[in-house]
Amino acid sequence: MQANPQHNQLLVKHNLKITTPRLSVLAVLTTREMATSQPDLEQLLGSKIDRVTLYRTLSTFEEKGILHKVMGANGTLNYALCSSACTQHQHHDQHVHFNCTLCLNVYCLDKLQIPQLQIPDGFTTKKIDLMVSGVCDKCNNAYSK
Amino acid sequence: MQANPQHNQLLVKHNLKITTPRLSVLAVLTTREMATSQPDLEQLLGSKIDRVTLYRTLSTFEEKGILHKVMGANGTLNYALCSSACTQHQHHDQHVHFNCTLCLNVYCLDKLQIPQLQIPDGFTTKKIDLMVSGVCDKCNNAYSK
DNA sequence: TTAAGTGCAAAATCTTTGCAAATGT
DNA sequence: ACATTTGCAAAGATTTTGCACTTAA
Repeated sequence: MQANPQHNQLLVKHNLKITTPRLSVLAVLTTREMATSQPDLEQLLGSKIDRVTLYRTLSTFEEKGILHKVMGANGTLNYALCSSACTQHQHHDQHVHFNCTLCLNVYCLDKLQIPQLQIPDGFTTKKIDLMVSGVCDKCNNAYSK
Repeated sequence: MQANPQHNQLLVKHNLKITTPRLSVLAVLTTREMATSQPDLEQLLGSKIDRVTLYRTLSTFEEKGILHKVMGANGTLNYALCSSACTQHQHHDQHVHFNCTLCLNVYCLDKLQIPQLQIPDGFTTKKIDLMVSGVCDKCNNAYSK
């Protein structure tokens, strides 16, 4: 596994050992700029990593705040690296995603700011996730041609 | 099963036959004012309904737009009846939920309006789901006492 | 009457657990 | 060297499928 200083650093920061499977997962996730489902990850990683190790890696990464889960429209779980802002202090508290109902891809739209909401009295807000579903630009283009 | 005209009407409107299992599911879901997980539903329904029938009922209801899925923080799927607005034309296109990280309940905050969002060019929006996580009023009270 | 819906059994999937071997520090 | 992490096998859960029986219209 070729060294990627960023990834090594990321693992060290979270008191995780630098291992091949973990680096592979990070490598795949950074390549794709969207959230990836567990089955897709499994396929992308090929036989580089055991299925069980993948499960464990994903749950470790989630605990540590290295990645976050997103629920796709079809009910599949998708995983995405938290944005750089995320990994800094504790955890970025806002996530905006777009789920294309045609290609099923889940895009991270972390640039988008979630507007202020009027939460009912007595409720304390810690985290906000916003999922927009529809058709992504690629699929829109493909069909309008 | 005691007749609830509303429920019967709901089923008829969607070309579904009025059956005991379906009415039981509707009865339970209307009682609880929050989203309910499949395992919880199973427990609440007791032996009134086969597990397989529950799966099938839920997926039928979801297809027809009678209820919608919500993803809880812990990764469990929760089901909630769509608000009345929902069942009318086709499908209400905005859902706001609150997931308490202590009691794990998922509240439907369908009164809340989601502010306008600036979706990137080329993307078409069909549906917006917003999930707020934090601590609900009951749990807040319980701890502040 | 007859198409839709149910319930059981069994298959297929998905996820977790236990433990010995391998690996990173 | 020692604690962590991996990979395999197997257990446990969850979800789906097939099919005969039942039920609503």
